[in-house]
Amino acid sequence: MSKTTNITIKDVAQSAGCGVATASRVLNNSGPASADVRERVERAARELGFSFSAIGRALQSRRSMTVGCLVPSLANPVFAEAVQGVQAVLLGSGYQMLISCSNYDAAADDAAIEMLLAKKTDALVTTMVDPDRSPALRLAKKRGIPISLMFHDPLDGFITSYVDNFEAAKEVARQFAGLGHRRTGFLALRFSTSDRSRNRYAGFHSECRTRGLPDPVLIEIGEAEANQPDLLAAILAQHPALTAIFASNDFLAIAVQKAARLLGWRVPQDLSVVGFDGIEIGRLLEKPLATIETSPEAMGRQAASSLLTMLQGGDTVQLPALPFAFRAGATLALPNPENGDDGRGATRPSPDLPAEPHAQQG
Amino acid sequence: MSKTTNITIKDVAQSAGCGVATASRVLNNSGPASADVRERVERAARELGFSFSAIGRALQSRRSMTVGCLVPSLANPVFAEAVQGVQAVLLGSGYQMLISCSNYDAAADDAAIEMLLAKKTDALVTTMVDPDRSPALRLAKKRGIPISLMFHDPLDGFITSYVDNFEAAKEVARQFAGLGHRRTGFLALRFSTSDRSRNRYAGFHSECRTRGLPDPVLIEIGEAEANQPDLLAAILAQHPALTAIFASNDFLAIAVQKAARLLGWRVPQDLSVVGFDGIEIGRLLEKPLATIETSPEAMGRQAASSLLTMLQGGDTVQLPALPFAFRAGATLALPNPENGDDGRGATRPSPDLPAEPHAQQG
DNA sequence: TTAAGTTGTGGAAACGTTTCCAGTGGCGCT
DNA sequence: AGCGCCACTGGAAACGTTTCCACAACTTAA
Repeated sequence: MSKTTNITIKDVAQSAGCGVATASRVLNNSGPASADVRERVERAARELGFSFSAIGRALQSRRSMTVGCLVPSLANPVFAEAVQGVQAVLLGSGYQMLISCSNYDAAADDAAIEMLLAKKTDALVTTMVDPDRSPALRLAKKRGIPISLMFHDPLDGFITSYVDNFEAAKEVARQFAGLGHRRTGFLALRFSTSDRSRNRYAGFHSECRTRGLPDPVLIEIGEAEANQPDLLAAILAQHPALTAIFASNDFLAIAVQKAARLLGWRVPQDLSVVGFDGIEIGRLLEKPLATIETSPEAMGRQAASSLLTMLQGGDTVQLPALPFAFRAGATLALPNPENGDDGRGATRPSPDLPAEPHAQQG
Repeated sequence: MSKTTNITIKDVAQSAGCGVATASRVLNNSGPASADVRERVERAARELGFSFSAIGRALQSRRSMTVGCLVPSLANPVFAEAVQGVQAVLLGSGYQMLISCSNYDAAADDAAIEMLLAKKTDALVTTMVDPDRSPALRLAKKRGIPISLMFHDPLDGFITSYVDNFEAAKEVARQFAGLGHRRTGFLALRFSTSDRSRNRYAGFHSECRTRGLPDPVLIEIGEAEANQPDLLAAILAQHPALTAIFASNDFLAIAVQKAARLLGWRVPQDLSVVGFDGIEIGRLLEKPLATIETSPEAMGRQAASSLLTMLQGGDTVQLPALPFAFRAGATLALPNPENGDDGRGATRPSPDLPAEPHAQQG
């Protein structure tokens, strides 16, 4: 019967008939050792099934080899993919990932960071409701812990991996305008707790202004409306004049189509819909979804890479925004002239849309 | 300037003018202390911004307050949701979650478990390629670490949270048979590394046999085919006689429809499609997806709950399988009599399907 | 008044590592 | 032979906690 209690390097040393210092040196290849003792230590370790305690190591070296990760939710594939990207980069580096979710709650955000700090994670990669206003995150920064944000626009003093939501939203406005849409709407879930949604709305709004179009209608909905098409349909019905809706994510864009169907509106003839994120499934739909294509996984990778270089002592600079691309689909078309009172007089643009990848400005 | 180095309980004790033992007792409320010294310690801790080092604690208490979690991939929403469930349960318990992904690789699985063991996680919740054959997992079990599996059918000596894939697949076969389908196929990705897929196929196959139907055709595809509809279409074209396909997950079911469209086959008239998992989006599609509805999040919750009771010393028993339900949709219909050479002679069943929730047998 | 508690306190050990340092012995020089 | 150098070795300190134990100073009961 092997002892149930964990075997430590002391046991190995004893079994090999040497001091712990020597055993440590052998097992880490961190110093000289005679072939004889080296052999004995290695055998002892093997026979006892020894493995280092990361805790003992962390205590002594003041490095836990752990990265803390905080995202709003893993139920959102966008964040899940980003975390997957982080994980992929970290995998070979020897770092492990401690993860936490805030469920879009700022207070939980702060508490989670505090937890991660207590665990002495060597670095932090997070997406928060409001990074600017988290005492714990500020503390982390003061302590000099490498921090890499995801999904957030550049923020004073933080490194971040992001897509330029403002620019991407402008592109959507351009697409709408190019087709002659005038009455547009912006549909968002959790608008208040998501700077991403807010930036998208801002960009969309700004470009509409620039083009002399009416301000887009901001339609905020809750979880209930997002999941129950009939509720969403009721809300949609309050805006019969709209000819195009920009949904702040693809899931919402699909829900809008369902709701429109319930109202007897045809997509895209009666209502054009464009999403955001570019989830894989959108491409496989009967009516492929027009959307802004992004890569959350690449975002996670970039964030993790930055973190690693910081951990290796190199100082990282803020990288430019990750690229996005407008993906053409079957949910976007000319506005129906019979629809509403605005579309009628609109100029008809050429029907072929540019759909090439769109690189960000540096 | 506050010192950049971490402040420890020793600093607090010194600043409060007492011993570390006293400081510890005060800060943990774990022993007597005079109101005077209590006040001084608390103030010192506050002013210095002290927070406990989880590492020091873990070393001394031999409990890391950390749970290790290993899943194949977070890019798969099913696993991401399960992890979210685990996280949700753990959140209030004081335990943190160390996460790792294997990318469906058995060797990586084992290595990851080893890592988690080195980090001295207090418990493990995992979904692996082959839990039965992982030395590291065996070691973990020998050490008496609480282990809770997810998505795996009951395994000797492991507690697991799961849906009865075999039974669920039988239900799909029943639905097909009830409508008169005879030539059926089972479409799977990563068949070899997923006991879930294999069990689903087994159940599907078994029920077809029971009903005297021809054996279903097993169609295994790779990543490439799953993501490129034209490739999948080419494969599908090799099986023109099939009137119904059971896809081992919803994503695949949607891809099949896309591929069928490319071939000019109509769903469900020419080809019925049923998926598995019950992802939310399936419900919102123009043609709502018929599927087996499950709740990965509930699975994660159950697994985490079991873990917690084990950690609290209670011994947990294997719980029954989680419920699933067949969700009717628009992708399932009678076989087209003009299609193939088998459907023609099939008996016509009553067209109204039972779609009520189906509880598992204990 | 003394014995027996009770309460408050801090020193020190232990947890599992790594690393500094001092010590040993062998070797090749002069 | 004497010297320094080198390879090798192990004791001990340190990392941040908690907890055992001993002790002091009271309070209470006889």
